Amino acid sequence: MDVKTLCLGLLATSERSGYEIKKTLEENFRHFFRASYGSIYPALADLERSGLVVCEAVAQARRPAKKVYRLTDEGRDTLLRALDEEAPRHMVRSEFLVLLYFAHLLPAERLSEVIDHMTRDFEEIMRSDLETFERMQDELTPGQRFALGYGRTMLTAAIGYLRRQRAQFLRELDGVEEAEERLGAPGLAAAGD
Amino acid sequence: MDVKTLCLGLLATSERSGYEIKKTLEENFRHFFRASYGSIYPALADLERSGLVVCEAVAQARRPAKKVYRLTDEGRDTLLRALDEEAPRHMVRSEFLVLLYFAHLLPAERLSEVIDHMTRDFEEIMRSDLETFERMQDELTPGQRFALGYGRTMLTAAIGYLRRQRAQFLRELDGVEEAEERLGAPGLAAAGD
DNA sequence: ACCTTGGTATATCGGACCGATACATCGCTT
DNA sequence: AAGCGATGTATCGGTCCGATATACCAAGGT
Repeated sequence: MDVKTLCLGLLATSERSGYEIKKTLEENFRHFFRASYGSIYPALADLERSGLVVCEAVAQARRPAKKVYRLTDEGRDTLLRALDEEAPRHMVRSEFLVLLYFAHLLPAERLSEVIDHMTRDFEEIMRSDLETFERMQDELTPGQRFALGYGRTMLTAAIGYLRRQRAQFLRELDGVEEAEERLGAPGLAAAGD
Repeated sequence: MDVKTLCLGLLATSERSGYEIKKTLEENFRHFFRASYGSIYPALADLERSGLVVCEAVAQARRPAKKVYRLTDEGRDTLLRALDEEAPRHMVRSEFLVLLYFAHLLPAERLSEVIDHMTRDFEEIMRSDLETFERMQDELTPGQRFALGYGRTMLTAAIGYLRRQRAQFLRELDGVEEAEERLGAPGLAAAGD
């Protein structure tokens, strides 16, 4: 699923500008999808060129004009076909976990900082998420509730794991360090993967 | 964190070829990081060019020769600096959840198929994961246990959510459809986001 | 009066990365 | 002998990110 399909999907509900698409993404897609302006604007331009959306410039009082995009019939067909044919994938890319995987290369202080930072980030997302959810609860479709609920569940599980395992992990690290000292081991080396 | 840093990190434990790096990634980094040959081989070439790794061609009996890369002192310094300075991020990109967010555009049949497929995928990853974990348990560093444990926790939570919410979600979908029929609503339109 | 900050808005560019593809060697099965 | 699957290296087109540039306006500080 590329950014083009994503834009078509959002435009299926109501016409929007590129800026508004980004806003929706930030509010509702936070924990499962992201797209930058660097892909959204070119995507919209492409879609217009191929006739899947039409664009209208809209002047506004007290702020810059915007370009509002609307789905055409052909655009709707293309969207439905794409959503129907595609095998949707689910990917995680966590530099955080890579760093923890490489824990044997780093001082314990740095590691506990990283874990704490991650925990705080997750908690912050959780807060803003619950807020969004409560504000819009009634207008959400079942699918939107499902997707948002999935995010909340993952966030809860992640925060719980970090809280539970933090102390245990740091104790284990100490254990390894002491063992290495007793053996005169090199500190940064060793350990199979 | 780019693929170069990732390669340095893996080479810090033992020398490896590009192919072996990919193998390790597939076995141990499955649920939190991926990198393709299209980024690994150029990364290794770059690292060699800048003197962070050295390369040795190794002939093998009964299989093609490989190019084994080893970390230099400068490479190790660069790695430690990168891991120490970087603010690690955690990102999810789920076409699966986007598709469910767009559920109002799709037939219930397609949606239940997608949910089932996702559930099976997760269960399969879980299985191969537990296997890997049991096989290597003793050789794992605390950091590796932490990262792998995080993955298991997320997988468990995801599978649980999908199992619990599937039926409820499909019931809600039916409810919406019936309501729309009563109102003569257009089926594919409406619903704020 | 001036300046910074911050929200709204569009757009581009370099570079990182993916996915597909190509190619080569070997063992095993059909 | 043909084909498949594992081992192995490598490139290329295309997508996407992150940084950056530009512009308009309101609000608040100095």
